[in-house]
Amino acid sequence: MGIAERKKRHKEEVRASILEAAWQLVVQDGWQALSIRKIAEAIEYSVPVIYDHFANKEAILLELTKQGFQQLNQELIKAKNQANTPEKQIEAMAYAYWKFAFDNVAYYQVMYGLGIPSCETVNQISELSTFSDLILQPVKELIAAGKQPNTDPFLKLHTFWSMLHGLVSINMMGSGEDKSDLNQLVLQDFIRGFVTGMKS
Amino acid sequence: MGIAERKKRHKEEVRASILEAAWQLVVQDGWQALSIRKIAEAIEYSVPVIYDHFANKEAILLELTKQGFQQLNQELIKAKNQANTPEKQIEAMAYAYWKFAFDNVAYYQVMYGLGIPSCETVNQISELSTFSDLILQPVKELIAAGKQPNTDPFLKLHTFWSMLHGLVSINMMGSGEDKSDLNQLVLQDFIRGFVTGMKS
DNA sequence: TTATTTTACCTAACAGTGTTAGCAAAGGTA
DNA sequence: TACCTTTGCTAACACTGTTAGGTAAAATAA
Repeated sequence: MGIAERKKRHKEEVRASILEAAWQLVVQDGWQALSIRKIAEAIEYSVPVIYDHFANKEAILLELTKQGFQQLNQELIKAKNQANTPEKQIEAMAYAYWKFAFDNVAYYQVMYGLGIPSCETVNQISELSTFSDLILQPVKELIAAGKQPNTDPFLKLHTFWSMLHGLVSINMMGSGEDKSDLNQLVLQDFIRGFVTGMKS
Repeated sequence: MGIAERKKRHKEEVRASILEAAWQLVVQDGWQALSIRKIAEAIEYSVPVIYDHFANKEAILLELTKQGFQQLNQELIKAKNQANTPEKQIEAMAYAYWKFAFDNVAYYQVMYGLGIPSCETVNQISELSTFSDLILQPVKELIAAGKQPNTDPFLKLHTFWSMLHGLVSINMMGSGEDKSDLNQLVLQDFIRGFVTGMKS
């Protein structure tokens, strides 16, 4: 029964093409300009076909969010593997996070901003646990080697992520002037403070 | 010619009622549910009247953003006045910022999130300079009294604001479970690190 | 091969959105 | 009273997300 498989394959192709078209539209004109009809036109199908693959528009954006976290995770893993001490790993990952955000502004805005990842949906992103684990590991090592081994690693993970996201999102919106020099300094400042805060 | 003044006064009343209705709708149903027609219905005027007072919907949200920053600034001033050392001022302002964000989630989301304050619009918010000055002053004092008096206060302001916003926005979206205990700790952790990072 | 059922897909519509053109009536001026 | 300006309305345009209902093609069964 190769027919059923062929159909399944075709269905997945259409699904993938929806996501690809959606992503292209987001990159070109921003996520605000994304519409079901534009996607339909791009994939050369009628509008209701899209609803055979996704419950609604939000589900498409949620999928893009997942893809974004997958790619971010890959970048973080790459950065982590290029360093050998936990503090250098954390530093490299912070830079990688920053670089990902500004290399993929559209992704980053879909992943956070825009109010779409509401309270319920954000917990559906399983990629978040991978993301957490990636940072948690060197944090734990650093705590264990430091002078306060009872520090809660989750607290530090939370701090790390929050501050990094704050850094990125503040600088992403205020980019009227180019203060990338200042931003680099802020990032350095943060990393130094974060790492030394766990050692001493 | 009291007639012209009466008209002007009336026009301002209508303008204010638009903002009030818009704000009420945002609080009730979230900013995504805000629509020009709903505002028109609430103020008991027809739709085009709104466009006599605001160029477009974005202008209304921008005005709400300004209001939000005004209110935030007030809270920060209040908190600052209740402390007498620069480090206690910074601490109090951080808590006030946090409290404002979660007491006025709708405001905070309009002010940041949602992609509407885009690169161009955010620079139009004059209230941001007041906000900056409020934090800049104790930061400068702290730097002057510390061991590294050459530290750039703008860098520290940037760090302060970024991290605080990151803390808030991460915790605002992930509020599936109630981890307010953890959040309080993260906030404390951040403030301690920030202040001691400037003294030593 | 023919009849039947399933699936794939489309057209058209509903209810809503931001925005604006054009008109009627009321208010103020001469 | 006649004129003009302002004020506010109705109605429309061009979109949006979403779905009901129908048609033709494809797969299955007789």
